[in-house]
Amino acid sequence: MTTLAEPASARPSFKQHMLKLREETIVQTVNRLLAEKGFDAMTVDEVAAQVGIAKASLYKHFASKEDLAVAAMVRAMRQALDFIAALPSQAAPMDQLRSVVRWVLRLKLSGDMPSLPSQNSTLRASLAASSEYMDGLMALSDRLGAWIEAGQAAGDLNPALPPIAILYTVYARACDPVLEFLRMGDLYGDDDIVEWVMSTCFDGLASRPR
Amino acid sequence: MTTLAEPASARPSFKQHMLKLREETIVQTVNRLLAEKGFDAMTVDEVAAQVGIAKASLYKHFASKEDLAVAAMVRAMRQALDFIAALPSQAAPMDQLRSVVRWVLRLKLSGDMPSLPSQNSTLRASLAASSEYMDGLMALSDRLGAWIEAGQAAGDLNPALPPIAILYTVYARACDPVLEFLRMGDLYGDDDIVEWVMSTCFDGLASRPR
DNA sequence: GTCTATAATCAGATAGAC
DNA sequence: GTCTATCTGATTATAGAC
Repeated sequence: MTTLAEPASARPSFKQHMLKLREETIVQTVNRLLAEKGFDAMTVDEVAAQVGIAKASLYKHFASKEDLAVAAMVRAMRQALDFIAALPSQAAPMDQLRSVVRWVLRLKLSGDMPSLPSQNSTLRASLAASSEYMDGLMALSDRLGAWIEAGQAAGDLNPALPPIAILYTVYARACDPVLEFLRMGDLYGDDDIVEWVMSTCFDGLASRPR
Repeated sequence: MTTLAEPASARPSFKQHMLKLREETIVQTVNRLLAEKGFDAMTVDEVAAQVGIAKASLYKHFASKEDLAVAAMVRAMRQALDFIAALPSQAAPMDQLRSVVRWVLRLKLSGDMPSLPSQNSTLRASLAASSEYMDGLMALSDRLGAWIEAGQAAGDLNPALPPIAILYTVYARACDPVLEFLRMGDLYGDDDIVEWVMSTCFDGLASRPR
């Protein structure tokens, strides 16, 4: 909060700017480590080393390892909402959904999709306690949910599936191990992998009559 | 190995039988804990407590925590091979595949599908070092791979997908988070959940023309 | 083989000087 | 805020008696 005691000075805001920059560096590092090794395998020592500061300094910015992960998830959530906001609004709901899934797959292949263990309870609690994350999740689900229902009404999405099942299936692409599996051995390019997973996601494994 | 020194005695084999029984109890416990919380969150203390023996006794049976997990995975692999061997061999390849996926989904819902972190390197090394596990994995992949190619040849499976992509997609059902997601809130029954995931897996999210 | 007790290690978090 | 050094607790693994 700006006070009357320092109205014309640029120093405080500059300091805060540097602070934000450093915290952004930290969160980016955490994001990459979460994508690479996951929450449990990521150590705070590692984060500090890669950021290039002492562990104690890290704890001046974030109170716990869980808070680090939450910050990374909040950042990823914000990016997802930004991506969705930038989509052409006149496109068909089905195409919006396909764009979102394709974006998630590419993000994961680029090593920038933080993955959380679905079982860690302390981390789930921290995430649930983050109103920014939860609000983002709600906003995202609302938006995707609307597209899903519109897609079903338009006859593009299987109307026999509950919308929530479709929503979760879309979310699950963010931690789909098929991407990593297909990347083992360097046999296929990322473009092929993305299209195959897109195909299995929307068209399934079974043949489609033409 | 039986020796001539104890030909008519039933004692050694009885002892060995009790040993096997205890080890089976241990592996079952590990299997359940792996399904519930995963490898990292499972502690050896916990295993020992649930089996009802001291931790040191546990280490007389298995040399490390990794060995415990490998034993559970070998057991699960054996069950998968048993299930496949029991399938009616005259059924269509596509139906065989569907049966296998359905079996995996039900196993996971019943809390008996051990889940491993795909990132833990020491565990992956232990698994790769287990010839019984690797042989089982090869046998399973061969069997599923043959069905996949036959299914594609018969026009039941999408021929545009590489068989390996289909194989991995099937394997990924063993750790599909959609199952747990849909179970939250107790809104849906297991039967519905299984059919929805079966539908998304084989038919995809998009509508099918009738 | 089973137990109690303990070693050894690692990782999250903090104290206190600067 | 940043650092070095340390604390604390949890966890894997083992020693040694019975």
